[in-house]
Amino acid sequence: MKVHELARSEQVSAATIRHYVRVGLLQPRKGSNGYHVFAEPEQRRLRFIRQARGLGFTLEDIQTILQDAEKGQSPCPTVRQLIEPRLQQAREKLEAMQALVERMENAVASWQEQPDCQPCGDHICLLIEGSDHTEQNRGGDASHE
Amino acid sequence: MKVHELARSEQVSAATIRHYVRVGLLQPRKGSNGYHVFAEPEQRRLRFIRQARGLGFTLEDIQTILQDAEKGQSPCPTVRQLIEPRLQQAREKLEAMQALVERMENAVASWQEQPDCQPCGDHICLLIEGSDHTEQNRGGDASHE
DNA sequence: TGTTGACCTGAGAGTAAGGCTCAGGTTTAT
DNA sequence: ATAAACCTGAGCCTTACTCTCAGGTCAACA
Repeated sequence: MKVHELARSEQVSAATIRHYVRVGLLQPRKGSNGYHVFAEPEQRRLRFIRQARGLGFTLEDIQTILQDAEKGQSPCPTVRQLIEPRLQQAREKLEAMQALVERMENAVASWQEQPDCQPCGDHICLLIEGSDHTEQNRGGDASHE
Repeated sequence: MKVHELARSEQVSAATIRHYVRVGLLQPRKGSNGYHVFAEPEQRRLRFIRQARGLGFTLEDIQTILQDAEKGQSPCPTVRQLIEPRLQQAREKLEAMQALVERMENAVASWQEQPDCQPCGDHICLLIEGSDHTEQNRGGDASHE
Protein backbone atom coordinates (compact mmCIF):
# COMPACT_ATOMS: atom_id res chain seq x y z
CA MET A 1 0.00 0.00 0.00
CA LYS A 2 1.11 3.47 -0.82
CA VAL A 3 0.21 6.63 1.02
CA HIS A 4 -2.90 7.55 -0.93
CA GLU A 5 -4.23 4.02 -0.83
CA LEU A 6 -3.83 3.80 2.91
CA ALA A 7 -5.33 7.27 3.23
CA ARG A 8 -8.42 6.25 1.33
CA SER A 9 -8.82 2.94 3.11
CA GLU A 10 -8.67 4.61 6.53
CA GLN A 11 -10.45 7.85 5.72
CA VAL A 12 -7.64 10.18 6.58
CA SER A 13 -5.77 12.62 4.42
CA ALA A 14 -2.49 11.64 2.86
CA ALA A 15 -1.01 14.69 4.55
CA THR A 16 -1.96 13.26 7.92
CA ILE A 17 -0.24 9.99 7.14
CA ARG A 18 2.87 11.82 6.00
CA HIS A 19 2.74 13.80 9.21
CA TYR A 20 2.62 10.61 11.28
CA VAL A 21 5.55 9.24 9.32
CA ARG A 22 7.44 12.44 9.87
CA VAL A 23 7.00 12.40 13.63
CA GLY A 24 7.74 8.70 13.82
CA LEU A 25 4.30 7.36 14.69
CA LEU A 26 4.30 5.27 11.56
CA GLN A 27 7.45 3.58 10.31
CA PRO A 28 6.69 2.01 6.94
CA ARG A 29 9.28 0.03 5.08
CA LYS A 30 10.74 1.63 2.02
CA GLY A 31 10.66 -0.02 -1.37
CA SER A 32 13.55 0.05 -3.80
CA ASN A 33 12.06 3.12 -5.45
CA GLY A 34 12.06 5.03 -2.18
CA TYR A 35 8.30 4.82 -1.79
CA HIS A 36 6.83 3.97 1.60
CA VAL A 37 5.21 0.59 1.81
CA PHE A 38 2.39 0.23 4.29
CA ALA A 39 1.53 -3.32 5.18
CA GLU A 40 -1.09 -4.64 7.56
CA PRO A 41 0.75 -3.86 10.81
CA GLU A 42 1.08 -0.22 9.80
CA GLN A 43 -2.54 -0.11 8.83
CA ARG A 44 -3.57 -1.43 12.21
CA ARG A 45 -1.25 1.06 13.81
CA LEU A 46 -2.90 3.91 11.93
CA ARG A 47 -6.32 2.66 12.94
CA PHE A 48 -5.14 2.58 16.52
CA ILE A 49 -3.77 6.11 16.31
CA ARG A 50 -7.08 7.38 14.98
CA GLN A 51 -9.04 5.63 17.73
CA ALA A 52 -6.76 7.06 20.37
CA ARG A 53 -7.03 10.55 18.86
CA GLY A 54 -10.78 10.13 19.01
CA LEU A 55 -10.45 9.60 22.73
CA GLY A 56 -8.52 12.79 23.20
CA PHE A 57 -4.99 11.46 23.42
CA THR A 58 -2.26 13.62 21.96
CA LEU A 59 0.17 12.27 19.40
CA GLU A 60 2.81 12.27 22.10
CA ASP A 61 0.57 10.21 24.39
CA ILE A 62 0.04 7.79 21.56
CA GLN A 63 3.75 7.58 20.95
CA THR A 64 4.24 6.62 24.60
CA ILE A 65 1.48 4.04 24.46
CA LEU A 66 2.85 2.48 21.33
CA GLN A 67 6.32 2.34 22.80
CA ASP A 68 4.98 0.50 25.83
CA ALA A 69 3.35 -2.02 23.57
CA GLU A 70 6.51 -2.42 21.55
CA LYS A 71 8.53 -3.17 24.64
CA GLY A 72 6.17 -6.04 25.28
CA GLN A 73 4.53 -4.29 28.22
CA SER A 74 0.81 -3.85 28.60
CA PRO A 75 0.08 -0.26 27.65
CA CYS A 76 -3.12 -0.23 29.72
CA PRO A 77 -1.70 1.31 32.90
CA THR A 78 -0.22 4.13 30.85
CA VAL A 79 -3.50 4.56 29.05
CA ARG A 80 -5.45 4.76 32.30
CA GLN A 81 -2.96 7.30 33.64
CA LEU A 82 -2.80 9.47 30.58
CA ILE A 83 -6.49 9.85 30.05
CA GLU A 84 -7.09 11.53 33.40
CA PRO A 85 -5.40 14.85 32.69
CA ARG A 86 -6.76 14.78 29.15
CA LEU A 87 -10.27 14.35 30.42
CA GLN A 88 -9.72 17.12 32.93
CA GLN A 89 -8.45 19.42 30.20
CA ALA A 90 -11.29 18.48 27.90
CA ARG A 91 -13.82 19.33 30.59
CA GLU A 92 -12.17 22.68 31.17
CA LYS A 93 -12.15 23.45 27.49
CA LEU A 94 -15.77 22.40 27.24
CA GLU A 95 -16.76 24.76 30.03
CA ALA A 96 -14.79 27.56 28.45
CA MET A 97 -16.54 26.95 25.15
CA GLN A 98 -19.94 26.90 26.81
CA ALA A 99 -19.21 30.21 28.49
CA LEU A 100 -17.89 31.67 25.27
CA VAL A 101 -20.88 30.65 23.18
CA GLU A 102 -23.14 32.05 25.86
CA ARG A 103 -21.33 35.38 25.90
CA MET A 104 -21.42 35.53 22.13
CA GLU A 105 -25.11 34.71 21.93
CA ASN A 106 -25.92 37.28 24.58
CA ALA A 107 -23.90 39.84 22.71
CA VAL A 108 -25.53 39.14 19.36
CA ALA A 109 -28.97 39.27 20.94
CA SER A 110 -28.39 42.58 22.68
CA TRP A 111 -26.83 44.07 19.56
CA GLN A 112 -30.09 43.61 17.68
CA GLU A 113 -31.55 46.48 19.61
CA GLN A 114 -28.46 48.63 19.53
CA PRO A 115 -27.74 51.04 16.70
CA ASP A 116 -24.31 51.31 15.13
CA CYS A 117 -22.19 53.70 17.14
CA GLN A 118 -20.44 56.63 15.58
CA PRO A 119 -16.77 57.35 16.21
CA CYS A 120 -16.39 59.95 18.94
CA GLY A 121 -13.09 59.41 20.64
CA ASP A 122 -14.68 58.15 23.83
CA HIS A 123 -14.96 54.62 22.65
CA ILE A 124 -13.86 52.34 19.86
CA CYS A 125 -17.01 50.28 19.47
CA LEU A 126 -19.85 50.43 21.92
CA LEU A 127 -21.19 47.06 20.84
CA ILE A 128 -18.07 45.48 22.22
CA GLU A 129 -17.38 47.85 25.07
CA GLY A 130 -21.03 48.28 25.98
CA SER A 131 -21.53 45.48 28.45
CA ASP A 132 -19.80 42.39 29.63
CA HIS A 133 -22.33 39.98 28.12
CA THR A 134 -22.17 37.59 31.04
CA GLU A 135 -25.16 35.65 32.27
CA GLN A 136 -25.70 37.77 35.38
CA ASN A 137 -25.98 40.92 33.35
CA ARG A 138 -28.87 39.65 31.35
CA GLY A 139 -31.32 38.12 33.79
CA GLY A 140 -32.25 41.50 35.30
CA ASP A 141 -35.52 43.41 35.29
CA ALA A 142 -35.74 43.93 31.55
CA SER A 143 -39.41 43.74 30.65
CA HIS A 144 -39.38 43.89 26.89
CA GLU A 145 -36.26 42.04 26.02
CA MET B 1 3.65 53.50 31.59
CA LYS B 2 6.04 50.72 30.79
CA VAL B 3 5.15 47.21 29.75
CA HIS B 4 4.99 45.62 33.19
CA GLU B 5 2.99 48.49 34.62
CA LEU B 6 0.41 48.26 31.88
CA ALA B 7 0.40 44.50 32.25
CA ARG B 8 -0.40 44.71 35.94
CA SER B 9 -3.01 47.41 35.53
CA GLU B 10 -4.87 45.39 32.89
CA GLN B 11 -4.30 41.91 34.25
CA VAL B 12 -2.48 40.52 31.26
CA SER B 13 1.03 39.19 30.97
CA ALA B 14 3.81 41.43 29.77
CA ALA B 15 4.47 38.82 27.11
CA THR B 16 0.97 39.29 25.76
CA ILE B 17 1.48 43.04 25.49
CA ARG B 18 4.77 42.52 23.71
CA HIS B 19 3.00 40.18 21.37
CA TYR B 20 0.36 42.78 20.55
CA VAL B 21 3.09 45.32 19.91
CA ARG B 22 4.88 42.87 17.68
CA VAL B 23 1.86 42.21 15.51
CA GLY B 24 0.93 45.88 15.41
CA LEU B 25 -2.21 45.85 17.54
CA LEU B 26 -0.59 48.27 19.96
CA GLN B 27 1.65 51.07 18.75
CA PRO B 28 3.16 52.76 21.78
CA ARG B 29 5.46 55.76 21.43
CA LYS B 30 9.09 55.13 22.14
CA GLY B 31 11.04 57.11 24.70
CA SER B 32 14.59 58.31 24.15
CA ASN B 33 15.90 55.19 25.88
CA GLY B 34 14.09 52.96 23.42
CA TYR B 35 11.47 51.87 25.94
CA HIS B 36 7.83 51.71 24.93
CA VAL B 37 5.62 54.35 26.48
CA PHE B 38 1.97 53.40 26.95
CA ALA B 39 -0.37 56.30 27.52
CA GLU B 40 -4.12 56.29 28.04
CA PRO B 41 -5.15 55.71 24.42
CA GLU B 42 -3.02 52.58 24.31
CA GLN B 43 -4.44 51.43 27.59
CA ARG B 44 -7.97 51.80 26.29
CA ARG B 45 -6.95 50.02 23.14
CA LEU B 46 -5.63 47.11 25.18
CA ARG B 47 -8.82 46.98 27.19
CA PHE B 48 -10.77 46.89 23.96
CA ILE B 49 -8.63 44.10 22.57
CA ARG B 50 -9.24 42.01 25.67
CA GLN B 51 -12.98 42.58 25.54
CA ALA B 52 -13.08 41.61 21.90
CA ARG B 53 -11.00 38.50 22.59
CA GLY B 54 -13.50 37.62 25.28
CA LEU B 55 -16.21 37.66 22.63
CA GLY B 56 -14.32 35.26 20.43
CA PHE B 57 -12.81 37.62 17.89
CA THR B 58 -9.41 36.72 16.55
CA LEU B 59 -6.54 39.16 16.68
CA GLU B 60 -6.93 39.63 12.96
CA ASP B 61 -10.62 40.47 13.38
CA ILE B 62 -9.65 42.98 16.01
CA GLN B 63 -7.05 44.50 13.76
CA THR B 64 -9.74 44.99 11.12
CA ILE B 65 -12.13 46.50 13.62
CA LEU B 66 -9.54 48.90 14.95
CA GLN B 67 -8.60 49.93 11.44
CA ASP B 68 -12.22 50.77 10.67
CA ALA B 69 -12.37 52.93 13.75
CA GLU B 70 -9.12 54.64 12.86
CA LYS B 71 -10.40 55.53 9.44
CA GLY B 72 -13.25 57.34 11.16
CA GLN B 73 -15.80 54.71 10.13
CA SER B 74 -18.16 53.04 12.52
CA PRO B 75 -16.71 49.58 13.16
CA CYS B 76 -20.12 48.20 14.12
CA PRO B 77 -21.11 46.75 10.73
CA THR B 78 -17.80 44.93 10.59
CA VAL B 79 -18.30 43.70 14.12
CA ARG B 80 -21.77 42.37 13.34
CA GLN B 81 -20.44 40.67 10.26
CA LEU B 82 -17.39 39.13 11.84
CA ILE B 83 -19.09 37.63 14.83
CA GLU B 84 -21.36 35.39 12.77
CA PRO B 85 -18.75 32.95 11.50
CA ARG B 86 -16.99 33.10 14.86
CA LEU B 87 -20.18 32.14 16.64
CA GLN B 88 -20.77 29.38 14.15
CA GLN B 89 -17.28 28.04 14.70
CA ALA B 90 -17.60 28.30 18.44
CA ARG B 91 -20.82 26.29 18.36
CA GLU B 92 -19.17 23.63 16.27
CA LYS B 93 -16.22 23.44 18.58
CA LEU B 94 -18.54 23.28 21.56
CA GLU B 95 -20.40 20.34 20.07
CA ALA B 96 -17.15 18.61 19.28
CA MET B 97 -16.00 19.10 22.86
CA GLN B 98 -19.27 17.78 24.23
CA ALA B 99 -18.97 14.69 22.10
CA LEU B 100 -15.34 14.23 23.07
CA VAL B 101 -15.96 14.53 26.80
CA GLU B 102 -18.81 12.08 26.46
CA ARG B 103 -16.66 9.56 24.63
CA MET B 104 -13.91 9.96 27.18
CA GLU B 105 -16.24 9.52 30.12
CA ASN B 106 -17.84 6.47 28.57
CA ALA B 107 -14.41 5.03 27.98
CA VAL B 108 -13.16 5.66 31.50
CA ALA B 109 -16.32 4.18 32.95
CA SER B 110 -16.16 1.02 30.89
CA TRP B 111 -12.46 0.60 31.61
CA GLN B 112 -13.18 0.27 35.30
CA GLU B 113 -14.49 -3.18 34.68
CA GLN B 114 -11.89 -4.17 32.15
CA PRO B 115 -8.63 -5.77 33.12
CA ASP B 116 -5.34 -4.67 31.61
CA CYS B 117 -4.75 -6.50 28.40
CA GLN B 118 -1.60 -8.46 27.70
CA PRO B 119 0.37 -7.98 24.49
CA CYS B 120 -0.56 -10.67 22.04
CA GLY B 121 0.02 -9.35 18.56
CA ASP B 122 -3.70 -9.22 17.78
CA HIS B 123 -4.16 -5.83 19.30
CA ILE B 124 -2.21 -2.91 20.71
CA CYS B 125 -4.49 -1.96 23.57
CA LEU B 126 -7.93 -3.42 23.99
CA LEU B 127 -9.03 -0.54 26.18
CA ILE B 128 -8.70 1.75 23.22
CA GLU B 129 -9.57 -0.67 20.48
CA GLY B 130 -12.29 -2.39 22.46
CA SER B 131 -15.30 -0.34 21.56
CA ASP B 132 -16.11 2.95 19.97
CA HIS B 133 -17.36 4.55 23.17
CA THR B 134 -20.15 6.42 21.44
CA GLU B 135 -23.52 7.05 23.01
CA GLN B 136 -25.34 4.43 20.94
CA ASN B 137 -23.00 1.69 22.01
CA ARG B 138 -23.75 2.15 25.67
CA GLY B 139 -27.51 2.17 25.99
CA GLY B 140 -27.97 -1.31 24.61
CA ASP B 141 -29.07 -4.56 26.20
CA ALA B 142 -25.79 -5.33 27.88
CA SER B 143 -26.60 -6.63 31.34
CA HIS B 144 -23.17 -7.04 32.84
CA GLU B 145 -21.23 -4.32 31.08
C1' DT C 1 31.77 54.59 42.05
C1' DG C 2 30.74 49.99 41.38
C1' DT C 3 27.58 46.55 41.35
C1' DT C 4 23.45 44.11 41.83
C1' DG C 5 18.82 43.19 40.47
C1' DA C 6 14.93 44.34 38.04
C1' DC C 7 13.52 45.85 34.09
C1' DC C 8 13.74 46.88 28.99
C1' DT C 9 14.49 45.81 23.71
C1' DG C 10 13.96 42.97 19.12
C1' DA C 11 14.45 38.66 17.28
C1' DG C 12 13.91 33.85 17.02
C1' DA C 13 12.02 29.51 18.23
C1' DG C 14 8.45 26.49 20.38
C1' DT C 15 3.62 24.91 21.16
C1' DA C 16 -0.52 20.90 18.47
C1' DA C 17 -1.84 18.70 14.63
C1' DG C 18 -1.76 18.86 10.68
C1' DG C 19 -2.07 21.67 5.72
C1' DC C 20 0.25 23.45 1.85
C1' DT C 21 3.95 23.99 -1.35
C1' DC C 22 8.28 23.04 -3.39
C1' DA C 23 11.63 20.70 -6.55
C1' DG C 24 12.65 16.72 -8.25
C1' DG C 25 11.93 11.49 -9.01
C1' DT C 26 8.58 7.41 -10.47
C1' DT C 27 4.92 5.01 -12.42
C1' DT C 28 1.15 4.27 -15.44
C1' DA C 29 -1.64 4.98 -19.38
C1' DT C 30 -2.16 6.56 -23.73
C1' DA D 1 7.19 9.71 -25.86
C1' DT D 2 4.79 12.21 -23.00
C1' DA D 3 1.35 13.68 -19.76
C1' DA D 4 -1.19 12.72 -15.57
C1' DA D 5 -0.96 11.12 -11.29
C1' DC D 6 1.60 9.83 -7.83
C1' DC D 7 5.79 9.69 -4.75
C1' DT D 8 9.74 11.77 -1.65
C1' DG D 9 11.87 14.99 2.15
C1' DA D 10 12.04 19.47 3.58
C1' DG D 11 10.34 23.63 4.95
C1' DC D 12 7.05 27.06 6.01
C1' DC D 13 2.03 28.35 7.56
C1' DT D 14 -1.75 28.41 10.97
C1' DT D 15 -3.34 30.67 16.53
C1' DA D 16 -2.18 33.33 20.31
C1' DC D 17 0.68 33.48 22.76
C1' DT D 18 5.15 31.82 25.82
C1' DC D 19 9.95 31.29 26.44
C1' DT D 20 14.66 32.28 25.68
C1' DC D 21 18.39 35.03 24.10
C1' DA D 22 21.95 38.69 23.99
C1' DG D 23 22.54 43.03 24.97
C1' DG D 24 20.93 47.78 26.85
C1' DT D 25 18.91 50.75 30.92
C1' DC D 26 17.90 52.23 35.37
C1' DA D 27 17.31 52.78 40.52
C1' DA D 28 19.21 51.66 44.82
C1' DC D 29 22.62 50.43 47.89
C1' DA D 30 27.61 49.95 49.69
